[in-house]
Amino acid sequence: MIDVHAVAEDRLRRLGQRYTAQRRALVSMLVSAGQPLSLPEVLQAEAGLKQSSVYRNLAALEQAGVVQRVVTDDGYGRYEPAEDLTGHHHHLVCSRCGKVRDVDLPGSLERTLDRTLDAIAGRAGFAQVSHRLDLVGMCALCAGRAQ
Amino acid sequence: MIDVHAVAEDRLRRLGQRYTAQRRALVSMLVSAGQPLSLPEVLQAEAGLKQSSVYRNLAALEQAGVVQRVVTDDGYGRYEPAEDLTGHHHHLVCSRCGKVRDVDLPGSLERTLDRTLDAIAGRAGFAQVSHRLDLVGMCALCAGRAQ
DNA sequence: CTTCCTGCAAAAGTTTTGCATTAAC
DNA sequence: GTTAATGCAAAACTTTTGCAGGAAG
Repeated sequence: MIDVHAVAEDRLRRLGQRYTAQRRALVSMLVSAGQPLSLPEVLQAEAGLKQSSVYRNLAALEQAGVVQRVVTDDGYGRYEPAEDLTGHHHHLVCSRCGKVRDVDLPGSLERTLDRTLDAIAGRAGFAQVSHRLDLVGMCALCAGRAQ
Repeated sequence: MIDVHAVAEDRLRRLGQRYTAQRRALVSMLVSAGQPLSLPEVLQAEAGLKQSSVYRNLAALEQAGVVQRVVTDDGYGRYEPAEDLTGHHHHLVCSRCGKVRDVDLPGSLERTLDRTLDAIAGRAGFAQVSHRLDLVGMCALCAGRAQ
């Protein structure tokens, strides 16, 4: 188990930035959430956080490679820990309410994907390729509320 | 080869809407683009288009199932023809300039994906699941301009 | 002639920024 | 003490909406 906070602090310091209490709190929140959080969710989760500071801190953490921004179609950007901190995974997105949930794929499928996608990207002249695979559907709750 | 305009007109009419010249132009543009276009790209591609009308028409076309909105992380939403009009495909996204390009996967991989993802989604209580797989990397142009 | 579409301007919603103050090193 | 982070308010940017005039059926 790696020490997320130690890594975060180190990566920020390399950029001349500080690992303040608020940044630590954000990292803790995102790690324990187990799913990407939108700004309103972050603000609601911890009272006293100020909108502009959260945006600035998430941007700083993203630049340092501690968190990454993921984009859904519910208007808000969402943030989650960087992949090398919590491992490669995918998202199950509800097309109705926008809720996102982390899921894993079988290792064999991941390997097949990686091999195939690398080849395709290479043919198109793309470098440093990663993939982003989301399952989009309707969650049980929204399916209940009819169409 | 299906007649995209006939399908578009039919789907709009079912909702009591009209297939106007502007909507036809938008559909033509998106079909021939071969990649999802952002609003600035649409406006630039054809002079005389008005921003609010384009947003409204794309929303109408989306509701009718003629086009779909895809989301990248360059700030703008992008639109492309609905999957049943141009076929299932994926996107190669440049993480630097935001450019998007359509790509296909081998049929065997698509089938494996579908089977596996259906099972995963079912376990999580999700219904009507489709997948969205993007390759994210750096395009040749951006790679040229150094890091 | 009724219903929908268009265009302008204004509003809404998310994210960014300027600036003065406070905290970290 | 110097540099960076914070909070407030204001701005920027994408998208949506109200309303009056015009086009389609």
